[in-house]
Amino acid sequence: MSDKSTRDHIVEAADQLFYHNGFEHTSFSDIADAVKISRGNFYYYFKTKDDILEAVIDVRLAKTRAMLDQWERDGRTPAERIRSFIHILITNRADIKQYGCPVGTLNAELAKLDHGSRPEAAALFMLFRNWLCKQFALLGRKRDADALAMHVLAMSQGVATLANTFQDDRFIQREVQQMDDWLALIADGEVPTSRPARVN
Amino acid sequence: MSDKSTRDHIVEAADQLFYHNGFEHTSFSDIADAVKISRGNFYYYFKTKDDILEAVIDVRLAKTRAMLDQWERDGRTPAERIRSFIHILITNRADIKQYGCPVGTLNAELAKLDHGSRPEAAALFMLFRNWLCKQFALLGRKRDADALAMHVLAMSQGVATLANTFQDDRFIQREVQQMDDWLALIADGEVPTSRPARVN
DNA sequence: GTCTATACTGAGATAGAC
DNA sequence: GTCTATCTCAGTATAGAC
Repeated sequence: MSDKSTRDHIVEAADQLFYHNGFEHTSFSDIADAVKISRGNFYYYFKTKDDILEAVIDVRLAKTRAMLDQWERDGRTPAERIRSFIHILITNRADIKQYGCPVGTLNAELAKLDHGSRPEAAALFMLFRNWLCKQFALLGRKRDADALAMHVLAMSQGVATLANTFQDDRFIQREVQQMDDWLALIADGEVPTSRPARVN
Repeated sequence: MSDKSTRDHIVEAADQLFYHNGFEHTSFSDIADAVKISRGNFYYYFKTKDDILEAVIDVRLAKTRAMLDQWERDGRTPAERIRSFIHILITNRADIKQYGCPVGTLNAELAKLDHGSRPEAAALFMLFRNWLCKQFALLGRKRDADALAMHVLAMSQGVATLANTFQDDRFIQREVQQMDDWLALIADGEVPTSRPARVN
C-alpha cells in the first residue's frame, strides 16, 4: 500500500509527541504539523484521537516484543538478559531525565483520564513483567519469579520518576549499580526465597 | 476574612480533582461545579489556572510539612519515623491504586507540560527527601544519608506506579514488608556504607 | 490520497449587573 | 462576594473540491 508511509509517519510522530508532551496535551495540529500534512488529510487516516492512541500503543507493543526477543537472543544467561532490562535506564537516561519512562507515564496519564485504552497500555508493562518473570524462573527462582519481576519493574519505575523530577544522572548510575549487585547475588543463589527481593 | 471559607473550598476541591483527574484534564467548570459556585465567582478568587495550581501546591506543601512534623514528634527513633513514611503506601493504598502517588503523578504531568510550577512541585518531593535524609543521618548514616533517602523515595514511587497500573494490593503489602526488613538491617548497622542502599 | 473550508464544542478568561 | 452574559481561541471533527 502506498499509504503505508504516511500513516507510519503519523504514528511515529504521535508516538514521540505523546511521550514528550503527554497524550492529552498533544493536539491533532501538533501531529499534523510534525508530519507536515494538513489536518484534513490527518483525518483520512485516523478518525478520532483514541484511534491514533491505539495505533501508537500497538506500535509500542510490537517494538517492545522485538526488543525483548533481541535481548533473548543476545543474552547468554538469564542474568545477562535481566541486566539488559536494567540497563535501559542508562541507555535512555537522557530521555528519561526529560520525559520519564514512556510506559510508566502513559499508564499514569491514562489512569487519570480513566481512558478506555488503559488495558492496552497495561499490556505494555505486562510484556516486561512476563519476560522478566521467565528469566527469573530460568535463574532457579520459579516460586517467586513474578515477585522478583515486579520488584525490578518497581525499582526502574521509581528511578525514572525521580530522575525526571530531580534531573539527576548520578542517581540513575548509582541505583543501576545497586540493582546489578543485587542481581549478581540472586544469580549466585544468595538471596533466600522466603524473603524475595528484599532490599539490603 | 469572610471569603476565606469559599477560597479554601475551591482549593480543596481543585486539590482533589487535580489528583484524581490530572491538572490539565480538570476544567474550571469541574472545580466550580464541585464547590457549587458559578464560573464567574470562581474568577473572583483565581484569575488563571496556574494561579490555582500554585495555591494547591502551597496547601500540599503546608500539609506535608505538618505531617512530617507529626511523624517527628510521634516516632521515638529515626527508624520508627522512616517507617511512618514507608507505611503511607499501606495507609493510602486505596487512593494509590486508583490514582497513583499525588506527588509523583503531579511532577510527571508538569514535566510533560513543561509547566512553570515544576520547581514548586519538585519542592514537594524535596520535603520528603530532606526529612528522610535527616532521619538516616540520625541513624548513623551521615555519609550516604541522601542516597538512602533517594532510594526509599524511588522504591515508594515505583510501588505506587505499579500498584496503580496493576491494581494490586498484595504487591504493595509485599514490597512494604521488604522495605521494613531492609530498614531494620540499616538500623542494626548491617548494611555497609560503601554500597549505600544496595538491594539485596 | 491530499488539500481547503468550515462547523461545532468546550475551555479559559472578562465585563458588568446585582 | 456572587452571579449571568459574553468573548476568544484552540481542539475535534466533517464535507467536499482537486
